[in-house]
Amino acid sequence: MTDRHLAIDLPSVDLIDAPAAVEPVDGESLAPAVTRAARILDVMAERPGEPVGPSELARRLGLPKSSIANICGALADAGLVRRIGTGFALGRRLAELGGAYLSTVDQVQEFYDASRQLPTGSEETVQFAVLDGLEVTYLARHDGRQPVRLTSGFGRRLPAFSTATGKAALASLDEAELRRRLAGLTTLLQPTRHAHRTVDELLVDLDEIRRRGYAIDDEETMEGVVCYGIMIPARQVGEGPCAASITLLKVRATAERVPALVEDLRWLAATLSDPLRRA
Amino acid sequence: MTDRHLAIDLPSVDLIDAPAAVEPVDGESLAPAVTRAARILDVMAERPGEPVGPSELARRLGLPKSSIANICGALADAGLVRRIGTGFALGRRLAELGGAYLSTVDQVQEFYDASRQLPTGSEETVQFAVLDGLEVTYLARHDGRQPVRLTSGFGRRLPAFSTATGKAALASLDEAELRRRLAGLTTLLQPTRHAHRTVDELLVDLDEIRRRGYAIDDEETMEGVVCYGIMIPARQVGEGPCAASITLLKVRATAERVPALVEDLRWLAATLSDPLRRA
DNA sequence: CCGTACCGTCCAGCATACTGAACGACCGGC
DNA sequence: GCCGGTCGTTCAGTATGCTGGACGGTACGG
Repeated sequence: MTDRHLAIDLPSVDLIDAPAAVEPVDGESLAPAVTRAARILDVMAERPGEPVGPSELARRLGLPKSSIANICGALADAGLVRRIGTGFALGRRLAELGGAYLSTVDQVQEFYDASRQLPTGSEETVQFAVLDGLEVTYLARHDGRQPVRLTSGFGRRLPAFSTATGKAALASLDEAELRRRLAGLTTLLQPTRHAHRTVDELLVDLDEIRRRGYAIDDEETMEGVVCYGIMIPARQVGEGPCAASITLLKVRATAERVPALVEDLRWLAATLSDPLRRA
Repeated sequence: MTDRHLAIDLPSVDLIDAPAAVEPVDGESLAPAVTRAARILDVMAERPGEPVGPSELARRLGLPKSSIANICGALADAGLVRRIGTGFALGRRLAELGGAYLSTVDQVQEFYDASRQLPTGSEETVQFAVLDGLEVTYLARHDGRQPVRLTSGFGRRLPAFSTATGKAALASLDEAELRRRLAGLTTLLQPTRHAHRTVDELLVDLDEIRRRGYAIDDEETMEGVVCYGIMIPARQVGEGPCAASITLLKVRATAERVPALVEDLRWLAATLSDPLRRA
């Protein structure tokens, strides 16, 4: 099975050119233990599975070792974290809570339905994501029948400016909002050599996307993989714009196939936008 | 689309006959704020989407209102919770963390591969779950092509003694462990009238399962829906036994189809047990 | 229109949870 | 086999975060 499937492992975090500061000190006024717990989970999420001990956590977070140990103990009791030997890693309860959250996003449920019935029946991998700042979070994925599979399902964060979903969502922002999010940013970290390197390049691309109606990620996230994305207005209250995308190997993305892919995307966008559609 | 799909909404939590005590007081010695935060998340997970305010949380948890407000503020800053008006609900970061956790469970990744290639190509809905105490948590699901869809994906918890996955996993426990988990339990809450009502009934069923090699949930979880489950030994260190199941409408589960379903299950179990198989 | 009841937020005093250093165990290396 | 380094755990003192009451706003019902 696995030999028939090419597993594509997307590059990991830290793709955004962090503006220097390594987070010196900030909002630790209210319930600091909770804020610290969240930061502990963040560290564990960087390399899930790898257990981390109190000492390493204390070093990376700049916090007292015993405080970390206390918090980890509480997290373990709650199931949010599990003990591996003497260290800690993300726990199963997070999957339960994450699933509970996803069940509240109507568009995710509808996406699963819709992605199995694309009008052209193209059966490529299709994903659903939401924009958050300058990153996109993937909330759902439907694997096609192609012997190519993206590793890891939902929950992954990728930079918005190098993904089809991210660019499609960014292009839907108004000028002021876009400028606000890009403030202080000049150069962009490049996941691959095809990705935009400057904000100006990105802005030109966003203009094209607005004209064209959909976004293209031409090996910007990963060599050999292309992605077509379209914006989907968020229906949930506080959420940013969403997007759907179709992912396929570049060798399969011939010019004659693009119209069908775009048709699928347009249909997905229309379907997931319809406020009358309720599960 | 939705009209072509029958959405099955499984019954919700609280199916286990709680042994009286509503959790009077317990481990709140280490980092109480973290423990409280976890309990807040638990409350929100009961009815995801429905925002809850500090007052209601304080009432249900028996904690001071202002403490709750502080913790919720910290949770919101971390993205684990999102503000809806003046209340709070589960936040997107939980989906990211949950996805990170799931990516650490090798068997989940392999399940997604394997479930698309069942030997008989039966294309029914198949799920993967792990036993935890007397409940099972569903970690992955592959929807078949049938116009029947279970609502909500992974992360759902259901009682072990009324589900095919749960019973298959329970049957793999040794006598002592089983007795320990069932200690103090006599009657079982029945999700449907077909479910076992007493521990003795359950034990008889578990014996049959051990002889037969797979478990049957004959409308015990939901009227009109049957489920076949098989145990899969956990490969991860601290985890309990796992199980896979095939779900289908009772009207489709004719006697002549059962052998094929069982063959699929056996193949799944063999595939996901093989320690050589690595993503 | 007004009263009431409830909610979410704010603030100061006190109890409590956090800190930091010391302990014992473990591992790896000169 | 000895020793330096690192780890996770423990414990008492103190600074810190939690508590409960009061405040202003809102929605509902009279």
